[in-house]
Amino acid sequence: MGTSGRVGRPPAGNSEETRRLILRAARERFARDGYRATTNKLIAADVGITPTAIYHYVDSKAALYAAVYCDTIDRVYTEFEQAASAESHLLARFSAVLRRANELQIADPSIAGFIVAVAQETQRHPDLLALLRPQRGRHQRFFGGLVAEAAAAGELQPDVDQAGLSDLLGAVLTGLARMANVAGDPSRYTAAVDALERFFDGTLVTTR
Amino acid sequence: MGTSGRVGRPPAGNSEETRRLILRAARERFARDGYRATTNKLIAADVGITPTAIYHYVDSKAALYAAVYCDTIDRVYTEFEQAASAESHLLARFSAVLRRANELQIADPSIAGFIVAVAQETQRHPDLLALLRPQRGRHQRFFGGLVAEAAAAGELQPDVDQAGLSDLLGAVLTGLARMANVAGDPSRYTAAVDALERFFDGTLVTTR
Amino acid sequence: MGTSGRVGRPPAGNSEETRRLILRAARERFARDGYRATTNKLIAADVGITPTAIYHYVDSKAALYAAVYCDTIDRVYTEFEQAASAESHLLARFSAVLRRANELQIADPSIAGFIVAVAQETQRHPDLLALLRPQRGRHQRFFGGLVAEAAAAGELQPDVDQAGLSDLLGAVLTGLARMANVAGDPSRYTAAVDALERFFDGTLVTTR
Amino acid sequence: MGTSGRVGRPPAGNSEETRRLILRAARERFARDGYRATTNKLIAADVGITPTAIYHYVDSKAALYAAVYCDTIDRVYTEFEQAASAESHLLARFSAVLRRANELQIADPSIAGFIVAVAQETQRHPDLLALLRPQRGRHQRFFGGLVAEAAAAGELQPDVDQAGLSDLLGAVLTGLARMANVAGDPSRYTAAVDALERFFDGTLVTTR
DNA sequence: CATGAATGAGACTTCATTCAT
DNA sequence: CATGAATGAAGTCTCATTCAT
Repeated sequence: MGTSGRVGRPPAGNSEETRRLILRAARERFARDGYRATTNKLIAADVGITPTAIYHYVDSKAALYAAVYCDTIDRVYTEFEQAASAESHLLARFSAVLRRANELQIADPSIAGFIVAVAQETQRHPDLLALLRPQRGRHQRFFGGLVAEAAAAGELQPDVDQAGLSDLLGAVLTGLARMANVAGDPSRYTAAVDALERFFDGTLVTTR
Repeated sequence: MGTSGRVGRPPAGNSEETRRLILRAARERFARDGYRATTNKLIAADVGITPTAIYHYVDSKAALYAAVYCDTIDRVYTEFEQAASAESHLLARFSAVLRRANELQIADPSIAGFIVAVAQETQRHPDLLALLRPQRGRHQRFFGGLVAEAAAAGELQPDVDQAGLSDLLGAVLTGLARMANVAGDPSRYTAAVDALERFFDGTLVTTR
Repeated sequence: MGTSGRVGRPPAGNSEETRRLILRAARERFARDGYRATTNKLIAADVGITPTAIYHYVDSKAALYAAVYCDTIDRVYTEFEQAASAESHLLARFSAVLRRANELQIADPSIAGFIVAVAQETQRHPDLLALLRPQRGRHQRFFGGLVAEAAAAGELQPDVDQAGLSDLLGAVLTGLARMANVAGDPSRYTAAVDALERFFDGTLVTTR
Repeated sequence: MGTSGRVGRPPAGNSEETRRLILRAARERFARDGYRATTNKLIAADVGITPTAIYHYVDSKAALYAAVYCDTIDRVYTEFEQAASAESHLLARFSAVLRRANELQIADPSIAGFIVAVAQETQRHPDLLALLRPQRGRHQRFFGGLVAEAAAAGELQPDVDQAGLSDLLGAVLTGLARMANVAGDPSRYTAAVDALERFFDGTLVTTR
């Protein structure tokens, strides 16, 4: 396929960009179709190259997944950390993270779609796990840190199970991201976050 | 009748039970490995039959998925409706549903795993959608109903976006189920739900 | 590609024969073209089936090679042992083995071609080694036994290096088989064996 | 001149040496792994260049094989002729050739490995044949010559089949070389040749 | 002289599915 | 009701080779 129909090196030295294009296309496919259903052929078609060309940039499909993973996870949690650091209380921080997640999702829906799926994919294809080590655990580290800081600051009742709370926050974020992703409509995410914040404010339910 | 009753000739073969075994094995595989990675061969091996034998019970792999879907979704939302009907306020009902979901998950983890994945699978394999019609939308109907009833009962501030709230509740449930499923440890689900209820109670955070 | 152009089970239950046909075709290809250059497609074409059908009989190409190996090696050395047992002195036994090898080669040239190549193939594709264990070492055992018996019978000078002699006999057989195989003309094998026997007789060279 | 002499500008690049390195690496790979399994990438890695660079020295993989062939065959048979010319009787000449072959094998095992495999490789990849013409037949010419000279000198009984004897000598040499190559242990070659010479001497077997 | 990007052909293998038994 | 033989489509990956730089 290619662009000119002939073999050989293409006129322009677009190597670095091709790599970026491959990673992007791969993330979109992995997010939408899952690891298994994503084929090299589809990714290559998205980029406008031959399936074999992918092997100049990564060693295997699994390595491609890993490359996308490292790229993405780093970017997302860096953004989350930034968003959280702008606030000082747990709920406000969590709200800020939810909003930042929404912005990311609007900017590139495949980011959330990819991350939400990572846990399942690694469960289904354990051979991926080995390649993901570097960034593994960052999710838990982030929410665990958020809760631990709140506890240290005396924001939480002393008998609160911090692990449970950390899991809860993570689950709410993931659940919302998943919902928006499946719905394909970011405005539903926004509306759900609004409802959540009204709950935080106490302006959601009339009686308790 | 025929299975529990005593009148008449009992079925020669174990046809009906084989069907149940196939559906169960399929749900477990679909939940754990996903639609694509689940093969007829694996399901058949779990049941102790040949892959071809599956075609006596369903027309295709997609139809098998649909059969599992209808079975499962009906069971789950029937349970949810039952759990909700035992309470009278929104948050209490939601709590009851969360707890019932946990019981289901403990009883058979593949139920939650399967349901959590449905939305993604249908996105990834649109040909499944047609077969899922009958029960489609039951999720939204359930949570929409919950919120609508609360609104009708005056439990909610009048300007609350009901759709957003409904999405939020669904997302929290799904996020928690997903987390527990991935973790493979139901106790983390329980702990997270505990944290959520303390939040409802107002005994989670010290300041608001 | 099949015989009728349609999928499904063929009319006749020729399973066992198909298996034999596959093994035979595989041996011929492995002997003529080598392990690497032999493709499932070629073997299947020889048999008149689809490449995929091969996987009903063996698990992989390597397993197919192993199956051919066990089949063939057993047959050959059984014949050799039989031929040797009909004589009582080392050189006569060796001659008998050479003649029997020639008969085998005429009956089915792929037998010799395959065996001659085994050592190189296993060197080149070490993953084959594991599958070949059962019959491995039969070559050395056979020639070692021949020499040991001659020594025990006092046929050899006491200071003869038995291992060296055993290697020599094996090498001569293999060298001859290889030559005939490459030449594709069994009569050259016969002529060379004739020369060798004249040498044994002392009627080859005039002076020594 | 240019490489050993001191006059004139030394070649800027190391072109000629790179060529030699490529041929050497190729011979080793061809000998060990066979034509098919030897890849340009492996050869290039051995030399420390890129696969593409090989195409500056040869036109194709097949041409590379041919180049190695001509190089090697010429060297070997030149040595053999030299060794043979130092003796005057057939068996002594053959012994000398066997010993010289052993020396070559010790000096560079890939030489024997390559040559032993040539016949099979050309059978398997007939497209190589065309490229090998120049030196083709040198093997037969050499052993044919050896036998013809012995016959002319009256060393052989007049009714001996010269072609058969020539094939026999070639087969013994090849069989031994192959054995040593597969065993990876030149001492076994030596021991086998010792046994052969004791046979020539009449000091191997006690009775005939 | 050498590299890096890219290609097309083809290899092995898996899978859902079908048909005769 | 169930099996076993077989198929065609498709997927991942390797390789020799080419062209522009």
